[in-house]
Amino acid sequence: MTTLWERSRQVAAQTVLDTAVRLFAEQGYEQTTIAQIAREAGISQRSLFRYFGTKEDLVCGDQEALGELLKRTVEQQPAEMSAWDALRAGFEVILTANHPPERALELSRLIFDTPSLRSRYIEKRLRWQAELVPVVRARLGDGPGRPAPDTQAKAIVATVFACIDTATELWAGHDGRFDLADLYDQCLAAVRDHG
Amino acid sequence: MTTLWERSRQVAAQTVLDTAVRLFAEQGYEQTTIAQIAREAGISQRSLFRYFGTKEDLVCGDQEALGELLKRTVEQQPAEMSAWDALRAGFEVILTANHPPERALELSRLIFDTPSLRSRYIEKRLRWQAELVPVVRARLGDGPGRPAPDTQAKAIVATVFACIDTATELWAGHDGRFDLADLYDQCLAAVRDHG
DNA sequence: GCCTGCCTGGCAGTTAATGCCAAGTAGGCG
DNA sequence: CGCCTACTTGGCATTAACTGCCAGGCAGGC
Repeated sequence: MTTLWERSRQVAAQTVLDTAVRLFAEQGYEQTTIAQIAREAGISQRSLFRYFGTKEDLVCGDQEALGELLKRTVEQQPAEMSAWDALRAGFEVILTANHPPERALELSRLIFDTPSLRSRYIEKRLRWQAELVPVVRARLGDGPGRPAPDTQAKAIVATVFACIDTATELWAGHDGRFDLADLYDQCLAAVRDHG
Repeated sequence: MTTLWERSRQVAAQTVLDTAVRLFAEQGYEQTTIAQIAREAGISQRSLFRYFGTKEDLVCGDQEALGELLKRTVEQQPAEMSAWDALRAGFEVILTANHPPERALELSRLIFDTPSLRSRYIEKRLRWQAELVPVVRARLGDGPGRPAPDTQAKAIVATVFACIDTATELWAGHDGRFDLADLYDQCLAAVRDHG
């Protein structure tokens, strides 16, 4: 354990993060420059870029770790559980592992209101999707398999994320007044329940 | 008709576009600079940015117009048609109105192989989605309305686009050997058919 | 044939991001 | 305790995507 180094690195990163989120909320994402964040956080621009590879990572940087967690969670659901239910379980875990709701709401609003951020966020999510496809594929009955199993798996994963996205947007739009998991269930029901 | 101006503008834009797509295909998107495109197309960098606001617009710039067409098409489907079928009809029209298949394939490959392009592309489509929500909402039976109608409409639209996206990815990945509309139907079936 | 108006190109400047190098500091070792 | 090594930091220069500004040119109306 390279204790002091790791620790001060952690502290510095958190300071930068707090500064950045505060400034973004105050003046908007585009209007806030890296130079300003670095100045107010008491760090050089160069080091800031070493902590966070890009400006966008300041907002949606911790998504990588969540992706790993999501994949593992879905994998570990009981084998008899359907792909849909396994994915839902994964989603649920992500929810609890995320930021405290207060901050999650702030970040969500920022992301949904800032095109470049939203784009980057989507990009990260696409990587999750790609990783989940084989996991979901393994869970599909090889039975009738009318659509090629890969097509099926890709479509299911894409739809689940579309519903997560829609639910999150609604949640952020209503200032977190509704339950995110409930909204997700409503979205999925709207898609899958015929009639 | 501001004939000569409009016309030469059109020609110049097309030249730039062809040059850009060729270079992107040859060396990749990230490796191609605006300076190079401008040089080879015989235009100043400054003017290139006047034609296409951003580098990404060189690839997915003509999406705006298609969005309008999509919305109008969905609106004009017979009133008794379900939201799903109306959206499918819109998708079908888009397919025929798009680039010739050869170029569409090339562009699709470029987009799906370049993360930043793909996310930007999805972001543009999100604007279509927002415009389609009220249209789809009007088509939903006000009946039981268990999920709030807006939630329902958003979820349906998001899912349809997720399936379009998945189908396009598969189509581009298989070099256009399958029919895009067929792939779309398979994706939607994978999502909506229980079993 | 001139005048007006739009368009173009060049130039400078901003911002995000990357590479390089010198300087500082933690932690191990004699 | 003092040195050495490893790692980190910060400054400098550079690139690439944009943007604003201004001068000059060319189409189209009079």
